[in-house]
Amino acid sequence: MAVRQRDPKSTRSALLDAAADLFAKRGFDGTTIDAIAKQARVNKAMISYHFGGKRGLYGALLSEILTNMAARLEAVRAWDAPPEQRMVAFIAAFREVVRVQPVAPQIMLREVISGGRHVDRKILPNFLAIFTVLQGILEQGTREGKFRPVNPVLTQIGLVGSLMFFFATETFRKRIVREIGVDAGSMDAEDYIRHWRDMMLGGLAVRPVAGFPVPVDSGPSQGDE
Amino acid sequence: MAVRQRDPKSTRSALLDAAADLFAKRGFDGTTIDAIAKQARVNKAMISYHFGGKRGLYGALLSEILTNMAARLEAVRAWDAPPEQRMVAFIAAFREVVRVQPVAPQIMLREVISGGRHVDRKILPNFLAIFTVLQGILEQGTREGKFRPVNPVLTQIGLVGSLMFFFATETFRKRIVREIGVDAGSMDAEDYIRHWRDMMLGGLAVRPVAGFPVPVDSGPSQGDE
DNA sequence: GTCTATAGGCTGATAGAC
DNA sequence: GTCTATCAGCCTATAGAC
Repeated sequence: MAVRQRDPKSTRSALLDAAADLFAKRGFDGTTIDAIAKQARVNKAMISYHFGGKRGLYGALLSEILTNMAARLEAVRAWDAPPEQRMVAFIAAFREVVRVQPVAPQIMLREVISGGRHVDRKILPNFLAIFTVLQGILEQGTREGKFRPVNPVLTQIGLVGSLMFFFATETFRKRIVREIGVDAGSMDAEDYIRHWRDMMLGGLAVRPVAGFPVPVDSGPSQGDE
Repeated sequence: MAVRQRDPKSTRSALLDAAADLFAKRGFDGTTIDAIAKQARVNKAMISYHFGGKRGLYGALLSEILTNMAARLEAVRAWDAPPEQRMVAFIAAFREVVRVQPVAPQIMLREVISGGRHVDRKILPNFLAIFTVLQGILEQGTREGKFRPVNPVLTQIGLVGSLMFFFATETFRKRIVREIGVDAGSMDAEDYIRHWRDMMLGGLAVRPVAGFPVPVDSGPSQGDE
């Protein structure tokens, strides 16, 4: 039993790792400091010592995730390139963040659903960066005549939403495949990224496309209620 | 003080309403039965009496939401129409559910992030219906040559994800507008629906479009890490 | 920096009167 | 069906020894 002692640095990071995993799976309120400490193989009093309590630990984790993502996206913002390529780079950057921190989408989604209750004013701009970068790319594309004129805010919300949703729901999708036994075909992350890259570029293409006359709604008859 | 008494039916529905609101905002673990009872103006012992406890109340709510959504989508599934129109109807049906139950996206998203921990086997198929209906529409479109051949599962995940995200994050988006003061332009639900209808139809249009040579990735230089 | 022991508050549930 | 009173369990946090 050689591996018994810890250096202080690893205590901090062990706690952050365990917290990331558990907060992602069960949310802030569903996670106990006991569970975190146990999973980190650390005494639970260490949470207060190093982070000032459960809330402090969560804040440190959230800040780390948002800072990391904002940094990656900043590179895309600063990149001087055609809008199509910058959009592809945006998607790739998002994917890269998830590769490094697989729990990021769950935690960010939970946070955003809760109205950003734990998001400190100081890191709110980092959160916003996720959206403004893409917005700038869309505006560039429209300005340069490469994209049809679209509402950049609505576009941005949808793309970020679909990306977050995919990565945040992996566990549930696996459960469905397991329990229902539907073969869902490929749900590989790289395929998903490529697929939505193409969908976005197609959806943003300057009209008229080969495609559709904008269809009339109506829909199936269904009694109001 | 005439309005003091209740009939039993209204106690049940008052509890369901309060539970919907609070579970949506704060999640299952973040909501106390005290808070629910107080908001419903009902004695908290009634939760055990009518629903067998907190978990039972949540289950009843979740079941109600999923049943409602599955019913609406079933009409779209059964509708015999061209795939473009059926997809538009799918989106409209989703929007209609949200109009009737604005909390549905938050609750469903939370559930799905948690891996479906509270989703009973009995209602799991209802959950799945949300995805299979769209999948059928996409397959129809590809079969009929109206859509380009796409992976229906990936397409479906992205569309449902972007819809859920939009409606589940309204509170947070409003906070950002308020605190940062960015004028986000129109974030109206009907605009969003129309926008993504067009994006989907464009993204699914049979190639080649006017548009892009599929761009090469690369992206901005950024040190690995 | 780490651990043990314990305080003190809150939570979900229910027994029993009406 | 409804309400009051109550309880046992769990949770976060920390004082104090090492």
